[in-house]
Amino acid sequence: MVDIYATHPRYFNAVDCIIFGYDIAGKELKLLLIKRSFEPALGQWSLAGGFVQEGESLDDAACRILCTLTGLSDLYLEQLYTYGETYRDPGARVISTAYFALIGIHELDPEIQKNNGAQWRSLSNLPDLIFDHSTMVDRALLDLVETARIRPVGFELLPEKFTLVQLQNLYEAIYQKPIDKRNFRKKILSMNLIEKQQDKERETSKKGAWYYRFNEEKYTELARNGFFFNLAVS
Amino acid sequence: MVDIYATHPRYFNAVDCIIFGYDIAGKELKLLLIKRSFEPALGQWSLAGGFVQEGESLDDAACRILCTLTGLSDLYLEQLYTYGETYRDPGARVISTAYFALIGIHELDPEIQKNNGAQWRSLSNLPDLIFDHSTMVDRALLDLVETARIRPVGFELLPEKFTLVQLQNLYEAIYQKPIDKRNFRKKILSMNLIEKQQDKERETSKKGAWYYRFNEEKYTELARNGFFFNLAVS
DNA sequence: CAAAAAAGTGTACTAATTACATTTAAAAAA
DNA sequence: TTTTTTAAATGTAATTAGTACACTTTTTTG
Repeated sequence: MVDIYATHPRYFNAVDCIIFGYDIAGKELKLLLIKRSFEPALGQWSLAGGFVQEGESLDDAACRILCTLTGLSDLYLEQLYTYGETYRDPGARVISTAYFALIGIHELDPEIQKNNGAQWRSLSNLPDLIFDHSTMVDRALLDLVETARIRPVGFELLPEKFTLVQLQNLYEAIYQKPIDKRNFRKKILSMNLIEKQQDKERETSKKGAWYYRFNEEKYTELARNGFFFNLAVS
Repeated sequence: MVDIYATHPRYFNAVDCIIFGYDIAGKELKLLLIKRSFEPALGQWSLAGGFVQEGESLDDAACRILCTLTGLSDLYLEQLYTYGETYRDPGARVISTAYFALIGIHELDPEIQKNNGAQWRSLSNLPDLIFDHSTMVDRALLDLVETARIRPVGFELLPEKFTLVQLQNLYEAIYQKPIDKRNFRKKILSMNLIEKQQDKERETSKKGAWYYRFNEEKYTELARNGFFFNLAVS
């Protein structure tokens, strides 16, 4: 019997993470980028990435890279797309699978960031990235807009307790357009997915704004019964 | 300088195609499957797949496999997901990228099918598939439902000229639920994407049904101006 | 010429979306 | 203590989109 495998070439496989965060004060989306400390492309900016190791699945690799960089686990992480152009990495043929992560900036230890050469960069002012990483970011952005509309992933970018104003600002940052305040509130509240807390956020306003909390169990329950999250707004 | 690549393992990379077709007469979706003529899993059913060759991108590989099998080019083909579990293929570590293809069954030469051990199989009655291919099919099906709703890909599964009844049957097959005839027609016609032809289809009815044709240029034009295809129906 | 079979058609009702301006609460300043 | 300032909170009317629903037309066949 012939070994059908042996006759075929093998390639390096990598994983790259597009890590989104949201700056509540600045009301803008951010990307966690790495200043490379190794060749090729030393000193240039790139996504957080790495090679898939022996005995490690693609998902495992993405998790490992994300955890190593952030020190966090249980983050929102989802496979996005696999980039397999032959010369996308000039150093060797590397097939890279991009993953899409959402994390709350506030959760991230600034120490760990520094140690890894990681930095939050505004989406509106990104540096050039190595290889095809800018393409990856473009695709991730399109995906973020779509996903945020049809699934309640926005909450991954906010602290557990957030105000309606903060939530609206986040969606305005994602959609890149203003949203009518009353319509937004009417819609999100009518879904019964977020619950008003007893306390208020008092940093940004004298009056203070009520905190809300996303009830994930409720969402799971509703989704099981045919509910579709949809936050398409004017 | 150290070669950072050399220290990492390499893997086989493959491509698998989930090829959907639509049987107009039987009003059901079909999958093009292969009866394997080689080890491992000789004699079992699988998706059309193959290894990514030297100097060939992932997209190229998917195209090649699809073209070889069908003798057709310019088909609807889109990357779906990459499967990277360590032991998904018992013979070796193979990372496989699944692609999603739509073709009109009528376009396919039955000769070529036979030569490749390919067969159209009803979605409602699929055989067991090797490895994780059933998982791939499940994901592709979910994707098909979603994509068909928000993009005009249904037409890829029909001949150039089709009747409104055929189009509705197709959507009923995709959504797996009945659609109101008048509402469906009102909606699809109001988009101004399909154009009534001068002739009728006369096989299935005494009265005959008007042929329509999808105008792709018109869709591109409208989409550029902010139009969103959406065929969500009761 | 009557029956059968499938294609084609319109309207009234309900739900969802949109546009839009004032009041409330609390702190800070006068 | 009163006034000013700042941001949060709130409701309604008009429009648009979605849904439910049944009969007529055309043509072939018996």
